[in-house]
Amino acid sequence: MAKQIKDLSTEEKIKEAARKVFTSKGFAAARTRDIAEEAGMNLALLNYYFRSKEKLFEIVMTENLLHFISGIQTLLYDTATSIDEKIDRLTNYYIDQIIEYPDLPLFILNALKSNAKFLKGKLNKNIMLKSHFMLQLQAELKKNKKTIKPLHFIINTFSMIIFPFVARPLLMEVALSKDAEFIELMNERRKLIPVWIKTILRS
Amino acid sequence: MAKQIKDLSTEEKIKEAARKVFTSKGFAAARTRDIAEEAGMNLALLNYYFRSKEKLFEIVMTENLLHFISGIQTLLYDTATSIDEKIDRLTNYYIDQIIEYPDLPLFILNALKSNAKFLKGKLNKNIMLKSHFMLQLQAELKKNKKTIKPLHFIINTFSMIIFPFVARPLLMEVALSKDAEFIELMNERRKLIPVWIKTILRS
DNA sequence: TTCAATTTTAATCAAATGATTAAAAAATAT
DNA sequence: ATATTTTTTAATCATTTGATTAAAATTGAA
Repeated sequence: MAKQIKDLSTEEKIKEAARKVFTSKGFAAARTRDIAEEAGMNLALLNYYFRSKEKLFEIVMTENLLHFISGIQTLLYDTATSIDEKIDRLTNYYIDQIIEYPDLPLFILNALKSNAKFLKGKLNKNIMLKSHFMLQLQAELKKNKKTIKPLHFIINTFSMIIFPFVARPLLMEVALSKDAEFIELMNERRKLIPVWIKTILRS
Repeated sequence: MAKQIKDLSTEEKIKEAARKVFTSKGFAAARTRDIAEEAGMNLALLNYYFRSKEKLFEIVMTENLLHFISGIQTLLYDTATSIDEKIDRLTNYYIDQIIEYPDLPLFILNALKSNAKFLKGKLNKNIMLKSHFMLQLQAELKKNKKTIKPLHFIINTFSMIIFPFVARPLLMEVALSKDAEFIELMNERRKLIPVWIKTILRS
């Protein structure tokens, strides 16, 4: 049926436009008219397909978050890769992802801060704690006679990967002058972060 | 003159209310009525003392940012402290600061992302690069025959300190269950982060 | 084709919101 | 004390913005 195809297409156009506008401006600053214009659609269609700005946001937000999380899941639950390989892959995968979707990290952090309600149950509390990576971390720490909680190293990895991107405007203001410098720095970190993480894990 | 005293007091009340509301909700979601109510003042006073919501935001934002930066400046430019001592102090100072003003980091990151215009000239490009800490870092790296840019280690330090706080809602969702656990984790990091930084600097 | 259902549009609504105004109140100076 | 200036208030404005509606256009079925 052409109907279904068109449905999906129109809905999807609005959703994509919403994703773009919400992600770059945040919920409050995004106007439904911005989204309609971005999608090249009549404003009323937004309320026809999605009930309200809130509903649309929840859908986009949930999809963004699940996309972000599923990347982690795939990498951290792979029983075929070593701990070192996981660290390498995680670093490169997330640097790639953030370069492709630079507004996503700050958007997710903001949305989670102000909108934790509708996400209840969407995220699995054990996604980190029950992962294969966590088991490998625990084994590694035990081998090195360290009593530090493995979660710290997961936090460190994500911190070193993500933070420089969300702090990019500050970095540009206080330490860098050209965009190319920033990108160069982040590409250096692809190799450096894994080395650092492995070092603090074992030294 | 009583006039000056009262001026400052009223202005300051509005500014404090604005700081609170802007910092917790962000610029777009903050309504001038929220700020007036928070300050216990008539809405019109906001436009009487400050010309507009934007102007008020710029003032609050600038003050927040300078407060944040001046903390760094004091610590990083102290020629009397060793590099290790600087790392210790920086870590503890910023963990203290963020526990006291938990909304500030995300607020600053957001504001810098969307509003870089009015800040031009307010931040010194060389605040990081010309600091005593940077000299000490360079010396330390040279001593250890490392060719990594010292800026990486500054980024790592701030990443490991600040990121877990801005990612707190995500952490609570995927790995922790009680606020106390989070605080415990962050307090463990007071000692851990300096050890990690010193390790990757020298190993 | 013809009819019914679905989708799209233009116009409009109602509430929210930043801002202004004119008058009242308070403070200060003479 | 009186007059002048400054500060505060209540009421109101104008615009923005999320949402609705009724009609038009399009699509699919009979």
